[in-house]
Amino acid sequence: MLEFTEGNATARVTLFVEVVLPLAISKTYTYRVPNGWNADIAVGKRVIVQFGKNKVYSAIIYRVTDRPPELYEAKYILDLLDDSPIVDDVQLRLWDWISMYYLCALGEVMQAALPAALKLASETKIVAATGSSATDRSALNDKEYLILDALDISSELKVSDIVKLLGQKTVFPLLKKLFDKGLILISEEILPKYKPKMKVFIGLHDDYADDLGRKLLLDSLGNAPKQQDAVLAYIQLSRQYPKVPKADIMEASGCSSAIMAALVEKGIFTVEERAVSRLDGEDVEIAGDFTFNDAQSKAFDKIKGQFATKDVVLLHGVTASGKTQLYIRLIEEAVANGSNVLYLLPEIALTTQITERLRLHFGNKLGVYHSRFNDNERAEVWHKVLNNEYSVVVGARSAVFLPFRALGLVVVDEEHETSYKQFDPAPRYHARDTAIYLGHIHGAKVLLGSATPAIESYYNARAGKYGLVELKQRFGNSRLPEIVTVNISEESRKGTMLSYFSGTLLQEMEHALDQQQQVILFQNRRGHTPLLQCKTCGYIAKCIHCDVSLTYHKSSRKLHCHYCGFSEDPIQVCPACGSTHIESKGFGTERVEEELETLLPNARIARLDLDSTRGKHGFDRVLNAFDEQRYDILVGTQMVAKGLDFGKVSVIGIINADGLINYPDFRAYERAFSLLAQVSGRAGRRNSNGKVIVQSYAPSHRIIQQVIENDYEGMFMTEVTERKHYAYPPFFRLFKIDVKHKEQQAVYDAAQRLAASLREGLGQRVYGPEAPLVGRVRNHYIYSILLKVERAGISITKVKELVKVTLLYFEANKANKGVRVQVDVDPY
DNA sequence: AGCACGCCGACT
DNA sequence: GTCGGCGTGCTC
Repeated sequence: MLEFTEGNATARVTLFVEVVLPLAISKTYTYRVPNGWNADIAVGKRVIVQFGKNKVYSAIIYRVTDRPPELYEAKYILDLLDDSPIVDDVQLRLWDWISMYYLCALGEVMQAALPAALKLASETKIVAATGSSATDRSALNDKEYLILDALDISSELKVSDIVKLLGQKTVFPLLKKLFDKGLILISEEILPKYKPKMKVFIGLHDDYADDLGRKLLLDSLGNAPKQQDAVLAYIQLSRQYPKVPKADIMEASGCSSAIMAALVEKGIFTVEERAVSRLDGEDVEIAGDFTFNDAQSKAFDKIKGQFATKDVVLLHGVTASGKTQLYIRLIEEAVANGSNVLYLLPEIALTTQITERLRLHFGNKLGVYHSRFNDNERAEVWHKVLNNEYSVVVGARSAVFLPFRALGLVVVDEEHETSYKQFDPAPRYHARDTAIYLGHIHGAKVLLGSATPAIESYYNARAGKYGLVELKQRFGNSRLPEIVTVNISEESRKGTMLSYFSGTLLQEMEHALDQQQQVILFQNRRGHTPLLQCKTCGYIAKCIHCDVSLTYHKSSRKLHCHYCGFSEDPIQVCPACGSTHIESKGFGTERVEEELETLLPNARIARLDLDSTRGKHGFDRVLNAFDEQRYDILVGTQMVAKGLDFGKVSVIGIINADGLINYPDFRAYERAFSLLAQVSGRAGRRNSNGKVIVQSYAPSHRIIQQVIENDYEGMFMTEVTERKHYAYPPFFRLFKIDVKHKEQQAVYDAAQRLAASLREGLGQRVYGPEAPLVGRVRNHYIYSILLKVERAGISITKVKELVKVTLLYFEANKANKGVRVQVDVDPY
């Protein structure tokens, strides 16, 4: 370790800092510390640095050294923003891990980790140089004149303002010319965005502290009734709060701010401005007790037992078994031991309910953090976590980045939820896996909880990597809705099927509608017809890129590829044999909707799938309309499970469960099953007479029936794994690589070589590549290269190393000139 | 991520 | 002949 204390010999050393810039650059950059700043420099503090020609960023100090860089002259740090570090060593280790594991730049992790308010906004400002006179301007062209004219009116302009002013994009050369001529100054202004919310509190002067003093005071204000009212309001309110907000007094007494000011002037009221929380419900009483039932007590002891030897425990507890109470007890214990606790939830919508419940137990020691909060609020939570003011933090995905001081426990609720994975901007991290690593560096225990564990977690638990605790007994009287299985084959024989609906389902739906109740129908396919086949020669309309069948969409009257987005006009004539006998096979949500319209003409039907929810708030709009009962029936894909609880739903129909259990992708199957559990769990919780109707064909019908009879949650997966009902190797890892290139052939070559290289390291367990076209930007084609790797026995670290090595090889080999590869490795 | 430099085609 | 598009490379 280096010593940088002032006063001894080392104080004279010139320090250099490596910083992380909030950009997608893989390197760190080294800057020079100005003289005399050494004592204030520390890892995790923010500095302002110039990067490139005229850009200024706030960066995080990543490392401190006294070795000057050899190959270049380091620029100076422009400013130091923090008195104490805003991220600690543990976090930087987490950032390192994320950038390694998810193959992204450290700066991208920083972008995701820090709330925007802590990242500072840099805005280039243009001001007129002093002393530039009118005579200087005669030699200028129109544009230059325009800029200076505008600067006369408003003292400073942003670069973006000048872009608007001139109506052209490239203003930098122009500004540079003006700058060189000494007519303008380009200044970089850093504006800290985070401002704590201030509130004015009123106190009473010490002279009036006791009852006598107050009486005298009130008497003395006899000829100022309004002021008297204000003082009375203060006395009243001060019984409730130690400090009384000014606004509350004004509201209670109906006084204006002039009257308040008069009282302050007289020295009766004292004023104090304090930073207050922007978050509500800070002062809630800690209450709400409960006792465990037998099953819960056992599970609780078992979890603690498992934690003795394992860092991660999977709690597999059926719906309504009281998992939350187990979490609360565990959290209480951890807090009692002086630890921080992180409680992760997959969705913001769920935080409110759980927060209410946890607030009863932890009061204002509970923090909430998610992306719907604005910057100020997020920065505030960040600072409070940093100052260790919260014992427990409830949050969505991004909460794993908070600067915990002494993390002792992480609870990942609904750990199977796919929304824990961030997809679009890098870092493409999975919050559950990141939380496990976070727990690891903190030496904290991690509890994963779910009624329907993710396949990989379940596998890890059964393989002994995680502990496994099961909680099968339901809590109290809560029960699941009645589940009715319908054998479609049988009903077909009897002739009671009407279109895709069994007599049983139709009856239940009609009954529900009669009672002003609602219905949800689940169909795991979007579009109208998923397969068009020539009856004469067997030709199937397929995507020209992806080799998957094209789905007919009624709404667009086109055939669509659900894989890459390709679309074309529907075929009327078979391109292979010229026959006009084109057969429609299968059905999607659009078709279900269409059939319903004829079967139940009076019902109001809404559709919830990727197509009906296009647009900004499409999803919420459909769900809200359904919740407000503007529709009777909701037909949808797995999206329907993402909705909130609907009080009026009494019937849930799974139109065809075969599609779920025979699905060739194990994860899709698992997801669909979990959906069944969730949807029915919801119906049961809110509507005790709810019914779930599961339709399926004869062979799978028996399995479905059996599983449901055996308390279906989570069991299905075990059943299938053990019975080898499933024809494919069960575990896969998936690689998705975006490649930009003008020439399509080079992309295939790149994919082939990547696959070949992986195969070299992993044997024949690499399948692919498939390289469907996923989009086009100008003359760039963007492909997604998919490689499936059989999961068993391969460590993800090894796979990633290989991918990295291969990519380096690409970069080094200029035969691939122009191929840009972006990698997203999924840790499944 | 920006931004500059440099190379090509299409215009006053 | 110059303007401006895009490909490429660099930023401490």
